[in-house]
Amino acid sequence: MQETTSTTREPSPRRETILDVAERLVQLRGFNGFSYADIADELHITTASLHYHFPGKAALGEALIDRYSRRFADELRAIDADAEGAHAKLAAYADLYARVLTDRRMCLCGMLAAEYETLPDVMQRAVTSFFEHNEDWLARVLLEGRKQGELHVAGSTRELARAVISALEGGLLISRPFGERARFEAVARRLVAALVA
Amino acid sequence: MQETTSTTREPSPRRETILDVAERLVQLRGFNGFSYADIADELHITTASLHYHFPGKAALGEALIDRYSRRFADELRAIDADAEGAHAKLAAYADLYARVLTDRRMCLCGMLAAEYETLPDVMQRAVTSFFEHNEDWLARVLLEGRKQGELHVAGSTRELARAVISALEGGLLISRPFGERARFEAVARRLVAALVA
DNA sequence: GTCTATAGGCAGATAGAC
DNA sequence: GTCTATCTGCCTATAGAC
Repeated sequence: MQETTSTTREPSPRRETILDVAERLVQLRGFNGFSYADIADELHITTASLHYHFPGKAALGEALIDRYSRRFADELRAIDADAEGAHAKLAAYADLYARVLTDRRMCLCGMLAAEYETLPDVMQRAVTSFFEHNEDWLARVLLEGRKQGELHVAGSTRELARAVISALEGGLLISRPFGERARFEAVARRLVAALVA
Repeated sequence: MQETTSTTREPSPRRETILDVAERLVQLRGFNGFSYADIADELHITTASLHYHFPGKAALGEALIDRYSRRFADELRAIDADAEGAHAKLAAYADLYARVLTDRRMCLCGMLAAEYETLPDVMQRAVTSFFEHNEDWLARVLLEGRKQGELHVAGSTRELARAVISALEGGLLISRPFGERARFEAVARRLVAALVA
C-alpha cells in the first residue's frame, strides 16, 4: 500500500541531511549568518539543488524550527516517562540545555529569538510557539511539584516557568563566548536550585 | 589650547549620530541584520560618507561596543553613588536591563553574544570584556552584601554574578518576541529575588 | 564631510537540460 | 534530484571630485 495522503512531507534522507547541516549553521552563526552556499559547499551540491528541497530560505527556516520543536517535545515526553518527581524533571530539563552546547551551539530558538525582528512571519510564529510549549510543560511540572509538596512555589507557576526558560537560555547565551560547558552547568545549577527552592 | 594628543577619537556630533542609529539597528536586528545602507538612508547621506567616519563595519562595531560599555560603566558608578545596600543596587542593576527593552531593543552585547561566532576578532574581545566587567561589579556588590550580612550568598560570588547576568540577558531574549515589558519585569523580579534570597 | 561613480563579490532565486 | 547558466539585487568598500 502506497503512502500518498500524508500532509506532512515524507522525510527523505537528503532532506534530513540538509536540515542537519542548516541546523548546525543556524545554531552557530544565526539565521542571518549563513547562506545556501554554505550548506551546498558542505554537501558538495549546488544551491539550485537546495531550492528543489526547500523553495526558499523561509521554508527551510520553518522546517528547521518544526523539526527542532518536535524533537524537543519528544525529549519532554521522555522526561515525563523516565524521571520521577519535579526536582528530577527539572534537572533533566536543564540537562537538555547543557547538551545543546555541544560544538558551541546555541539553542536554535534562543538564537532565533535574538534575530526575531528580522525573521519571516512563518518563522516568528514557530519560534513563539516553541517557547509557549516549553512554558506549558514546565508550568505543569511546577504545579504538580507544588501539589505533591515537593516544591515551594509562590505565585504563578507560569511566571516561574518563564523565569526558568529565560535563565537557561541566558545561561547558554552568555556561556558560549567563553567556550566552557562547565561554566554553563555551574550557572544552570544555581539558577534552577534558586528558582525552585 | 588645542586638543591634539587624545588617543581616543574626538566625539564629533556626526559620528555620535551615526553610532546612535547603528546602535538601535544592531539592538533590533543584530550585527548581521543591518547594512551601511540602512544607516545612510536614515541619515540621508551615502554609504561612502559613512566610510569616512568608520573605515569598515568592524570598526563601527567596535566603536559601538566601546561606547555602550562606557555608558554601562557610568551607570554602574551612578548606582554605586546613589543606591544604598546590596538589595537596592541589584534592583537598580535589573532596572538597567528593563530600560534596554525600550523600543523592543535587546542588550547590545547580549545580541552580539548570539552572533559571537561571526564577529570580527576586535568585536569578540570587546564583547567578552563587557561581560567580565559586569561580572566584576556584580561580584563586588554580592561580596559586600554578604559581608554586611544583607545577603545570604552561598559559594562563589563570581559564579552567582554570572547567574544574575545570564538570567537578565535571558529574560530580555525571551521577552522580546512577546513584546511586553511587564513580562520581563515579572521574570526579572523573580530571578533576582530567588538568586540573592 | 559629503558626493558620484564604480568595483567586485555574494545573496537568494529561477529556467531548463539531463 | 542534480546540474549549468544566469539574473537581479544588495553588500562592503574605494577612488577621486567638490
